[in-house]
Amino acid sequence: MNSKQSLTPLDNISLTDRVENNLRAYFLENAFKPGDSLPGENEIAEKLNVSRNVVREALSRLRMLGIIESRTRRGMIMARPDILGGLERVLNPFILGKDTLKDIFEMRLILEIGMAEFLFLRKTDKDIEELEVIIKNQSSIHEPTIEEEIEFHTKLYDMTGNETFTRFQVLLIPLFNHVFSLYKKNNKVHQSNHIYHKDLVNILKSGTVEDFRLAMKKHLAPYFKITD
Amino acid sequence: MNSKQSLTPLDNISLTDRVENNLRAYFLENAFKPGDSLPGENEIAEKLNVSRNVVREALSRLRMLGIIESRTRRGMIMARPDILGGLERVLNPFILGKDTLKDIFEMRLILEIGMAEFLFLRKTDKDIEELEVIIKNQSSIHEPTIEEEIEFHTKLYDMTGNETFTRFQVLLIPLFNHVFSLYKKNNKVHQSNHIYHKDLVNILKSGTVEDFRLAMKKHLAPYFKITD
DNA sequence: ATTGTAATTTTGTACTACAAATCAATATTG
DNA sequence: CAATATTGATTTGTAGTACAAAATTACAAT
Repeated sequence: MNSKQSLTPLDNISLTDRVENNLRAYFLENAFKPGDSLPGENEIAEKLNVSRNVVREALSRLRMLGIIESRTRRGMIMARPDILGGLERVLNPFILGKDTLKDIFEMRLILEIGMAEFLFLRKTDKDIEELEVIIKNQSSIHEPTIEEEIEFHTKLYDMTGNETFTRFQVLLIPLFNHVFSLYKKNNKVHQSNHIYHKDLVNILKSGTVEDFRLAMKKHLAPYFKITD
Repeated sequence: MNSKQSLTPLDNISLTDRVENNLRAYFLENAFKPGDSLPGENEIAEKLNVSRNVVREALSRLRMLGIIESRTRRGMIMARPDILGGLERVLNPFILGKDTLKDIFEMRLILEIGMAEFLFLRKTDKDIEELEVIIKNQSSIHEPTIEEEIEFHTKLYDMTGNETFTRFQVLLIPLFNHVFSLYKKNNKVHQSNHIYHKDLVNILKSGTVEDFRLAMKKHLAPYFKITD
């Protein structure tokens, strides 16, 4: 037997925590769908034998996540949550761990490589034209600014037609840049034989999915280099 | 001018919402880090000129996300949130929209293709051995069960050494299976020229990143077919 | 110097009260 | 009769009080 195990901190779980878990399980088990009406605060408090206060603190959490909505006198109804709402609220680089930030940094690279499939599946001539407008507006003299990088890459995500995917990436951008700027402070970023945005567009026009992934990998080489 | 715009619902934003936003902005602006101690509930209520009740409902949300922790008499301190905690709580297939579920389904495919880079970068002989044990335990007679699929693919995610990435995928699995099982009800899933887990392992042993991505794409072909 | 004890502070929970919103039912008016 | 106005009741949102539990601090005792 492991004596360290037996000294694990006792779960200091509050009534509010338990009510929250209880309610989420209740919603799932009963297969409640958006629009379904829910019992009132008083009824819940009575049924669970806790104060209305505790119930409201739990409901407040679910309201924040968009799982429920409530209006005066109308009672509460199930709602359709934004799947990324909870994520958005914790994206504060000062409180996330270094490991998590590194993980997020890598995830963005994985997404950029993996998206090629859907990019080629769904790209349209109009998309290509828009990409060309974007790179035309970006001076070829200097390195693209962060804003120009974001504009180009976000357009690529857009082209996959996957809104959640696009929004996910947009949320990760600030953390990604945070990690990269920390790195740049201490390291010289060197890129030879670089692939530029215009090269990526050319491959989108006349290359293959595999060509694109290889090119994207080269384009992202400075970032991949960090992950060692 | 667009008259529909002017009929947008008035923001029915509660005091609790405003206090929550206020606090998160406060934390970010002051670059609070995990462990930093925070003002007490009474002080916040007084400063913001709202009842302690409202403050507690807002704090309850932040506690759920793991942004803060509080213990009796000890006051509140900043904490290190689980970046996926908020996501986890809304992963209820009954309340997420069809579009979102489809997006999630596609995102998993993107991750599987995109992960190859880090898989090859970090795989070890021990990992390969473990993969071979997994496929050896899986009968080659029948199609892999969902559990067997999960076991194999989760091991692949593990091998990238990216814990957030692995956890993210584990969270998506139930939704992914939900979407796929809905599809299977109405459609015959046919797979010829299929790539099996053992083929993927062989490529991991002696192939290239590009070989692996192409193989994985074939392995996932039945799923890609859905996304049309 | 360590242990025990009491005072105090802060969060957790409960309860009451009331304003605002709105639903339901009834009354009023054209 | 139909449409509108009024009234009453109900439910959420906010405020405030009260007290238990926990833990910090200070002090007392051995």
